[in-house]
Amino acid sequence: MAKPGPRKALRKQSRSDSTREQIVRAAIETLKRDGFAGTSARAIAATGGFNQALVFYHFGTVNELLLTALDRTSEERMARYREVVEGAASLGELVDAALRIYREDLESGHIKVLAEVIAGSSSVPGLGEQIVARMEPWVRFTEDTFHRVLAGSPFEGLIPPEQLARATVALYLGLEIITHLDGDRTHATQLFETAGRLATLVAPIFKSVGLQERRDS
Amino acid sequence: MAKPGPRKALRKQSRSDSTREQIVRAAIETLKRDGFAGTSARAIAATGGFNQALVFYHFGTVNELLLTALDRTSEERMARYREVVEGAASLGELVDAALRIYREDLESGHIKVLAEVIAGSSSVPGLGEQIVARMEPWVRFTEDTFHRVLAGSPFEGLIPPEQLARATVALYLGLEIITHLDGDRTHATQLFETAGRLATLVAPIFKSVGLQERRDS
DNA sequence: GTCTATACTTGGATAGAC
DNA sequence: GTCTATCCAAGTATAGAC
Repeated sequence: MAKPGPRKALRKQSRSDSTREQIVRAAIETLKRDGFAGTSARAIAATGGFNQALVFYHFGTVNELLLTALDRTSEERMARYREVVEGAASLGELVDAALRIYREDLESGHIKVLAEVIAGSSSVPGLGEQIVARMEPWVRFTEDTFHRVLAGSPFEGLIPPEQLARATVALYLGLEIITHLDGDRTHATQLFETAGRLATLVAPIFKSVGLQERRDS
Repeated sequence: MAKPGPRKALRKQSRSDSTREQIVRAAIETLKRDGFAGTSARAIAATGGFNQALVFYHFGTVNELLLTALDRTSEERMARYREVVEGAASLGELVDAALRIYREDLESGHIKVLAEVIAGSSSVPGLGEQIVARMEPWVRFTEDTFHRVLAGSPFEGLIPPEQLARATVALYLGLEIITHLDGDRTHATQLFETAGRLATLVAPIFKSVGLQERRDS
């Protein structure tokens, strides 16, 4: 059962040019370009310009590598979400922030990576659960944001923030997947615009969102 | 370029036990059970108990068969959507109908088929567009429904039904995909329950939905 | 840690007998 | 229209030299 390769805990360097790093980056790039089905050990190696056998030496299996790749982009995007959303002071700005994130996610290819891993999840037992686990921080983050927005409004206590958050994440995922399917982002963009208009209309019902910045971790 | 196999237009029978039919059903079953990656011509043939070469004789390529399979389930589900939604007379009943459809879609495996084909779409050029095209009828159907619901309410002219419909379809797709990922439908079910409660609250703003049954096709 | 070479497996697709 | 047999390409994974 025990896989070969270096243990994560024992690694000395986490320099960005370590071989592991190169492999993870090549995996992400290949996922974006060729999709889950096209992301074989050989293809990843070709992308990164290293030997195919290294994938197995460092990660044991291709799937393990792909999960690591998903971790990587998820972390990076989460940091960005916090940054953008915490800068939003009003409901309208929040919708603007969401649009900005939507576009960035699309362009950075992050959602493509997510979608591809979701795509492949049915052929790999246990992968589905791990993907959901990685989406959970987004749910909690969105929930916190809605909690702030709803506080003091007539809707407080009427709409559970967690459910609103889960719906938002699902809507977001669905939108990105559909956009990514036909490559046409006009529908989604129009949606955000309408949401923006509605937000300014209902804004008086809500207090200003403010940036409740976290001072600690 | 010209593929072998019988031309669709020339087929005499569309009996449910024709070979084509058997193959399509076996493809759907295999997609549900093994996912896109596991749905090879050999696997489909094993599921249906026929010869692998028949897939290529009748459909030319595996992808062509999968598209046909998607067509099949899409048509079947669309018929069911009409049936259930047209029986809903109030906003609350509409939400109930949506919950019922959600559960049926999940259990029938239809969304699994859709999700799997979406999953594989990045490895097959042009597949994405064809999937989107097959979702378009759902958008129009949802749009019609919202049109009826919004008519006469204060929101008419404020919320474009088409955008609401696209958002709904995206939300629905996202919900099914996430549910399907972790196999836990409690979150989604709770969401529908909350939506139901909110619907009864806001119902007075809307007129009764009624069944505006179509008498023609 | 990295490379070459290779064993093994699965899958798409076709030829040709029936 | 269906079957057997087969070719060929691509992928995972490992052994072993360096």
